[in-house]
Amino acid sequence: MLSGDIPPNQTIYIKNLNEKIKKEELKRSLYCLFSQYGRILDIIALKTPKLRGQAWVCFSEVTAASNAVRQMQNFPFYEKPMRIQYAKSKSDCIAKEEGSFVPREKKKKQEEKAERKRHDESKQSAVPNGTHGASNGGPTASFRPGSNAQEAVAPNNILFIENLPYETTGRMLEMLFEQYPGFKEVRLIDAKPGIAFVDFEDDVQSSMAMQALQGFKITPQNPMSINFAKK
DNA sequence: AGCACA
Repeated sequence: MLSGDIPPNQTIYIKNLNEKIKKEELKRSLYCLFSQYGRILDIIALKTPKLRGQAWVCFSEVTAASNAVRQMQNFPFYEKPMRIQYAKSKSDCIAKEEGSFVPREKKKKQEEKAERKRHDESKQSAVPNGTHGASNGGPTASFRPGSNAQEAVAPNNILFIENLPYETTGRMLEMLFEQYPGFKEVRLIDAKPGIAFVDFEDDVQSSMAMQALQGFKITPQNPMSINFAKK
């Protein structure tokens, strides 16, 4: 029960973040780190006394959030292990996508009950958890099965590059990757053209480079596919 | 420790 009994949510709640990191940098780094699990809709981070050291990352799919909670649990990020849970409530950006967003005023916690009662009088009967109710013709989320179905590999300071054109040289890859902090070296595999390993000092830095260069085309036919190397 | 949407 370590992570509590919070039900799955598209948004993850992260705490124990390094409070010295500036908000904008923190968001950028979180984006780099977590976009490997799926499309990120929004990241919320506030530096108020009550909310510093915490952040919310909103994904377009619950499965992405689930993978992130598991894979990145205790990941050392700016020298502090991240503590990750599902968020306790639905993010505004998600509600907006579903068309169920109601701007909050001075509402308290009974908002849901009160609202539900009111709506139920004019609509149909109670939906147990209000999971789906948006029948207002709003844009429906389009599911893309398989687009994120890739096996999630645990973060690693070594990147595994695939789909390189055969003529790729080590020097070419160096020029691409050495611009990112923490770069150490490129290793081409003579016996296996088309793939390479790139070493970084740590997994945060490798994540940054991965995010930045994901899909980079050395030739138009060869968007590079970057993943963490398997241990 | 701390669950928001500047």
